[in-house]
Amino acid sequence: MQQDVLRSELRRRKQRMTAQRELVLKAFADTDAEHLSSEEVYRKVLEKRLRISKATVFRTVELLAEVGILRKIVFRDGIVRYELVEENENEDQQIICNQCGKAFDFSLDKVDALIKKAEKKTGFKIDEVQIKFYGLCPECQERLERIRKATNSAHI
Amino acid sequence: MQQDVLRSELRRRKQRMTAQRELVLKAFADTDAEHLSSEEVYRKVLEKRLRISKATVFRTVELLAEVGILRKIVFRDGIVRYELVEENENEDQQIICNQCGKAFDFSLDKVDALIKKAEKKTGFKIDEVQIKFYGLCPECQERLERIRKATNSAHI
DNA sequence: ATAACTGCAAATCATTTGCAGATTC
DNA sequence: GAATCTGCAAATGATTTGCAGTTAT
Repeated sequence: MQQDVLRSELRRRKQRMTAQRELVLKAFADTDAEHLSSEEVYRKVLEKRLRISKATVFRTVELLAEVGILRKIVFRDGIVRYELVEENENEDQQIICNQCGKAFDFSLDKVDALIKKAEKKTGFKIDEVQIKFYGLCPECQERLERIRKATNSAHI
Repeated sequence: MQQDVLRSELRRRKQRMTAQRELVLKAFADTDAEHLSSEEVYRKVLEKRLRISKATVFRTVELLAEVGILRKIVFRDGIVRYELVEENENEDQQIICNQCGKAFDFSLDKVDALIKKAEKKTGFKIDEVQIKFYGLCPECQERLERIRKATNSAHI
């Protein structure tokens, strides 16, 4: 699958397929985590008792992003992670809880309509949209409400 | 305006109003740039021949974000910038050219509808949305098209 | 064979921290 | 006057780079 895409892209660029590049790609294919930082990729490879250097991970992950196999995502706190680019592109949006920090993906139609509108309005040719919703997840809403009540009865 | 908000927030927190905190706030009030990094704030203050240290800028900008006067934005390339929080919140979206890197703001209605839908779908209480469109601006579309034509006639 | 790749260690860059002296309330 | 700030310089942490040796084509 992605292996082959990588191989042919590398050929086009006169670059080489190496064990390390396979390892990094495999780390993404094997994990069930949504995103991986370079550090996490590095550890995942080491766990399998296979050798790689951090510098190579950084270089490889960047290469895979250039080629379009990975997408680079800079999180709100500045941490850089990568994820496999999938088919269902514009349908996965992120929603992040400001309280507990948990992030969830969910899909939302309507995004295509939004893109069309933005293209018409600006003349851009849009090929990617990132939507991030920030707010309170249901659990934190509840928890905060509980705390609020307890505090009120204690202090008033 | 923001000065007063800051003053009273500081009082609540038993913190102090200082010359440096005013300077940083003023940097945001005075600039016409959309966002400023800490580095940029630092330089803006120095330009006015006023003294401040980088460490203080980092600390102050973080404080202003906590207080809600600034919003921290981590850009796609990992650069951290801040902007004044304004009223017209959810209406300014960003559109960024992948080619020349220019970024524009523009407003788009429909966003409220999108928020409602997302809230219903996830149970979150959403208080902020960031939408970033990535694509090609009109100029780059033209330029690339011109280049493509020139290259084709040369090589075929 | 040779151009591309890797690992290592040193370099860089943004941000953070510890602390002594300055400042605000 | 005491707690809070600031500036400085050193520390940190993530990423990048230079280079000599290794590997894929």
